[in-house]
Amino acid sequence: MKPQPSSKAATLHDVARIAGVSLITASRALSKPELVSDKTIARVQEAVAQTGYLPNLMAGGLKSKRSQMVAGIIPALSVAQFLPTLQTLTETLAQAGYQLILGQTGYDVAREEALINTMISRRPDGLFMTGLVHAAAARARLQQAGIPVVESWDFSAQPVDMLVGFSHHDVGRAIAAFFRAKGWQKVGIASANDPRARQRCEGFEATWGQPVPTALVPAPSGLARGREALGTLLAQCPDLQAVYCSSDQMAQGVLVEAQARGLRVPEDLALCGFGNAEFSAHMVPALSTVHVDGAGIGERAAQMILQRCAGQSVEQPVQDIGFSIIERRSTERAPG
Amino acid sequence: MKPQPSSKAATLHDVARIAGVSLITASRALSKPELVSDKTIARVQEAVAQTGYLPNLMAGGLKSKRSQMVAGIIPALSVAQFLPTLQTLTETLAQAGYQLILGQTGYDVAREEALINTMISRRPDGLFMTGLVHAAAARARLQQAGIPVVESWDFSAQPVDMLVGFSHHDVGRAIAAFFRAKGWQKVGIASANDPRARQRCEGFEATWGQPVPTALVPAPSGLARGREALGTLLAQCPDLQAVYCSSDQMAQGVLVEAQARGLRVPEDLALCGFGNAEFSAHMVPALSTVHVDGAGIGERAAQMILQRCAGQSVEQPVQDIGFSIIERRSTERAPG
DNA sequence: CTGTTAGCGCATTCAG
DNA sequence: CTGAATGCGCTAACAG
Repeated sequence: MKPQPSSKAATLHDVARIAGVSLITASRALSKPELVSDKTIARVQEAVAQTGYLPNLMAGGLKSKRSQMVAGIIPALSVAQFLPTLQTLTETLAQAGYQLILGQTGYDVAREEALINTMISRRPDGLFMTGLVHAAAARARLQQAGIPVVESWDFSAQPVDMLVGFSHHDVGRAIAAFFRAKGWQKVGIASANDPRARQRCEGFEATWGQPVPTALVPAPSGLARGREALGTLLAQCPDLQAVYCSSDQMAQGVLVEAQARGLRVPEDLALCGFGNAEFSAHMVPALSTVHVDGAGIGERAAQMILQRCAGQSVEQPVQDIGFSIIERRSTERAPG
Repeated sequence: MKPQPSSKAATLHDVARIAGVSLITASRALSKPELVSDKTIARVQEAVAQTGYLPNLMAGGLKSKRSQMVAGIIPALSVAQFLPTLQTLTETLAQAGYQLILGQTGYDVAREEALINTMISRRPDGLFMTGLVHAAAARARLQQAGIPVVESWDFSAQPVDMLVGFSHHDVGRAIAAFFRAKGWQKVGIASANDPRARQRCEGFEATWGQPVPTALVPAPSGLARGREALGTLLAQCPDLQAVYCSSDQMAQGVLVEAQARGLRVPEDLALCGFGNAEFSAHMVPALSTVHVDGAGIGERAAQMILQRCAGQSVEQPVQDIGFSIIERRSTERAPG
């Protein structure tokens, strides 16, 4: 009934003393109960309840070399694209008793490198990256640190360690092929200016075979940037028939701007986004887009890291998770 | 030129040996250089570069009782509302050398409590909560842990420690007063079913003075839920004049559904959201909404935690950051 | 099943 | 300005 004996946090030492057992027995009763008799476990748990003991994971980790933390590095929290991945990653790791430490690079390679060093200083049991590790020094550090690393949302022939992603270049090519199959001649690109979005642009142009009018806007791209971008594109090419947008949020903006200018979608202008956001299927017209299983990336990455932490090897350390074009109303008939 | 002498990570011990100084001198050269001669610092840094040494923050933290980590607890990463707060919090803390450990409650009080215990086990130097701490046991634990705690995005007369937020009840009242001043009679609510959104509903009804048709949808609310909710509301009240939505994302859905049904906004139906999302000002019509300085919450929370960590006291440990209704086109004239 | 011994890597006393 | 000793809280080895 009375509160904790002192103002300081109880240690395992206190628990052991109150339970009348040795330190290590108390430790085992809590973390490896199968090695301890039920009676002892009960007494230890009684002492834990009495003292309000919570283990100090820093101390445990120092000795056991397992921090039960995973570092997660993203460009910025405001990039909606990665949220399902991060949410699933965090949840799956949490179920296994691991927490995520978050770091944001702001798409800056120098910050990415500094962040990786900071993270390694915490001795995480694994590291998750959205995108690839860009700095060579950071790659070397990670390899030397010997922890499981998952790069994601991109593809590389030489990953640092493991990878779950797909080729953005291929996405661009697929969209261009899709546009071409529709018979459209005058097409444009409204894209954020981040490395992966640029790869999609390059893929698009590679398949398209000639330069494509492109409006590049700063990342992260949103509705406002989409409106702006359509303005830019129409100034370059007034008889535009179709636009590929580097995010569904941006496509929403292009749609709004089109409607504001009296252009009908898809009759006058067709639209394809990227990301298959929650809202895309419910827009009017419903938005054609590229689906990527973001939650799946988070889930697989978590599993890969957890397997490695459990000492198992991962069968497929490099997974191409693919993508698919989802055709909806916004590209339903060839305009013009 | 040759790589690290062994496959194991270098320790400060190695650095000290190579630099030809004692352990503690190497430690000071890195963390308190003002106490060490420049010559010694240079030699230590040389050794650091040579070994690729990265400090082990777990070990340092164990001794110094400072983990340089802050725990951040949110309902779910997918709640867009909190992203600016989290982004600013993470950045501001990172500038001061602190990292955020993330935990998601899923709006579940039991998970919240378990999560707080897990977090305390990591001995964070501070804890940030979106919302209030609900479980009494968790409040007690946090108070006993003695770390700075900031609750946010809500208001309470008895915060655990510090708080940056505002009254959701007052938001609801303000919107109801705003709607009343417009002269509208038939109004409805499209709201997510989370605790804070419900408080806004209650505030709205309290000021409105009579029951208000309400469509509650599961949190987090998005565009699809908004469409669904407007359907529900129109079924109850076909001559609806105005709708308050618990998020701008949901308001987007209500707008889409209204347009799909041939209702003009605001001529036939006025709309007010909550959150002042990045896109709201750029919709057509521009969306009236409630602005809350989410980034400001993150910034202030970080400052409060950092001040406490620096041993200073915080002048205003409880800050009402307020809110403001932003009138845009979607509520511009009284319909009907 | 339980206990003893010995550190994990570093920073905080105290001394010079 | 530099150093030697001590221990943060816990767990991996080994013993019994």
